[in-house]
Amino acid sequence: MKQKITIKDIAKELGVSTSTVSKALKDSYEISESTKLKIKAFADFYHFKPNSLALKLRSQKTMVIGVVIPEIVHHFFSRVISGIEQVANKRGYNVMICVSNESYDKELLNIEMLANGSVDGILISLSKETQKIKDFNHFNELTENSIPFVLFDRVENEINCDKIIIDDEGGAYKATSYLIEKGAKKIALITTPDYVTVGELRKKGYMRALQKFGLDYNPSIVMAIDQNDDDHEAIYNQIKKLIFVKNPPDAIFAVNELYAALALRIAKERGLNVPNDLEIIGFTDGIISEFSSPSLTTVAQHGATMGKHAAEMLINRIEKKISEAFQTEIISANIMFRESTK
Amino acid sequence: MKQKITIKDIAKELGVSTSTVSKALKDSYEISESTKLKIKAFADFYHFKPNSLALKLRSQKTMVIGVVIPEIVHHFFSRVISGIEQVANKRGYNVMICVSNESYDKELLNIEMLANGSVDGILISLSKETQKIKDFNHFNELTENSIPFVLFDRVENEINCDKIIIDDEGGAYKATSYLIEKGAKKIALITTPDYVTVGELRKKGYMRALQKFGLDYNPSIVMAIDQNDDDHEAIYNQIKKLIFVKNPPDAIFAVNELYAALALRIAKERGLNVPNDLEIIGFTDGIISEFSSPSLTTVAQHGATMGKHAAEMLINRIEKKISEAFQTEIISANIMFRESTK
DNA sequence: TTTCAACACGAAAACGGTTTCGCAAATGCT
DNA sequence: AGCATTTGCGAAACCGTTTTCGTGTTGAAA
Repeated sequence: MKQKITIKDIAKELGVSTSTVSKALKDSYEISESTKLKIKAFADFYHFKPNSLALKLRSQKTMVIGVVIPEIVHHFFSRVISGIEQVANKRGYNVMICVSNESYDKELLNIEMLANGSVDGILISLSKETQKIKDFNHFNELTENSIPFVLFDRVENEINCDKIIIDDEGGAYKATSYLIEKGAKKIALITTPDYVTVGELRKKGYMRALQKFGLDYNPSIVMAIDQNDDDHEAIYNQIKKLIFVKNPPDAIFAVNELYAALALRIAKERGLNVPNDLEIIGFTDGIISEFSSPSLTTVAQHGATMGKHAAEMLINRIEKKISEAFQTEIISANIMFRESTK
Repeated sequence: MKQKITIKDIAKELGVSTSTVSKALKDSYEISESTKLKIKAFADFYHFKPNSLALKLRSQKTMVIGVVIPEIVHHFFSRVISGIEQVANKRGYNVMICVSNESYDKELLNIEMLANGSVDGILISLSKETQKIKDFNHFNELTENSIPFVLFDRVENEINCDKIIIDDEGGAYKATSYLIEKGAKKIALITTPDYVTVGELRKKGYMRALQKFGLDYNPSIVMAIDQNDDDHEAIYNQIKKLIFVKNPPDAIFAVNELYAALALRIAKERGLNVPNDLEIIGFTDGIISEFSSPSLTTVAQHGATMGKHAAEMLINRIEKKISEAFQTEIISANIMFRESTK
């Protein structure tokens, strides 16, 4: 139960001043070899490690970056975190994770907490509620306090900062076009409410593809799911309404893999053969898509890549390696072909 | 680009001392109402927030708990983190995540980093490599510096600290017994190498069940997978050797859901009907088990619960709410029945 | 013998707060 | 009026470190 040893203890014990100790440990030219040796030996013996809080206070740098995400038990977000963690570590930073649980209040609290000198910069993906009520004042506060932050995946144009997203619109366009080219005539869309930006963008891509190929947009086969992502039962019941009808669609594009997987289950229950009677493409290339049966064709969302780039952008800002205007980086989305499409 | 306002700025501006400001903001009885009002108004106006580093340095408390986990893109561990985050938040703590990537060196680095006054306590799940080489000196260091820590899930008896695990042995026993009771005669085990404690314990449970029901332990249908968890291909090829044989087993108990899901896929490829020709039970009740087809019966690992309890234990230690001897808490494991068993 | 640079180190300020203690002025009490 | 007690505030120490700016000693050059 030894108490942690400080520089003062060493100074007192060795009859020198704290400044001498500090300098000796940093191999300063000001200190004689003999004194250095003595001090270093003593410090080593007692496993001296400078108190990191003191260092941070002094240097005004925490070497920590904060991350605010809507959920953590989520394959995509955990991949993003993994990417963030990798580059943060490489560049000497640690990562502090906060979860908003899709709640505006929690997001606000987290950001205020992190902004109070706990971190050097923040990475944020907006909560659904924030996107719904469109209140972004907490970000102004960050800007005023000149705390660098970058938004990823769920971003918002109104907020003036660095952003990184994947090509949601383009990915959806590619997926829908592919379905059309393979002969689908009645392509359903399972999406989120429009206030979720990524949902809206993917819907746009879907619509653009329809238009390009001269198909009509049919609202009756477009379903916006407003349930919480972990209430599988409720989502299941919603989607059922789309598939358990007289003339079900012959293809489905779903804006995430959960919706796609549930649609797949329901299709099988309805006796439809996937992909022959019904093709399905999801979004977010995760573990569900890989292990469902048939496995799901998806638009890959490259979570780790996004996390890495976001962290790079943020750290570059923090270290002033970039001082130009804010950038928005778009990661292109490609299709992972599996068994749920022909 | 306003600079953050400090207590000194307020003091100077209002012609009082910093101590007066500090006390006024804390509603101290020492300060007159009028002065308090004036100071608070000023502070509010400039959005004064005390610098958290200064507070931490003074109080010698960071209100942060560190978490060292082997992987983050992992359903079980992300659930654990989620549980940790919930109770940490409730009790006013923040969470700092470090990933060891199953590497001893990285684990060591992370722990040393966290031990340097960055956090008030640490939650750890051992990396595979650490369990393999059995070097636990970094934990002695924590003890010497009296930094509270608790081990969860992947623990080690040699390390003297609080621990929390699920009933791996019991869960495996229940699962295996269930398979036997339903008539299985040739139950294969897909497990990890023995140095992974949870694998070893689950194997013990499996063996105890065999013994109880008078079945022989048959090493030829026990497979220890030594591949990295994200090399699905390699694991797939391993497991294939177990199933693509003349007389395949009639049941499989797998120590995690990845092995179970891959076994399921291979069984279907081999033309076996699950559960009629082959029953499968996995471990770790995750998203793969839920969405595979047929869905997988598993032993539920209750990640969130484990995270919550671990955080409670740690914070109680930190706040000295418990001062007794170290405890090991065991969370009981129950079976989630789904379609891969009869 | 004086002068000056180099050497080796210490004092003190700084980071941004909290907290103990002391002290003057105002008030209460007799 | 004289004494004790509040009241209201400031000085200073403190948390643990870094860093600037002296300063005393030594040795060598003039």
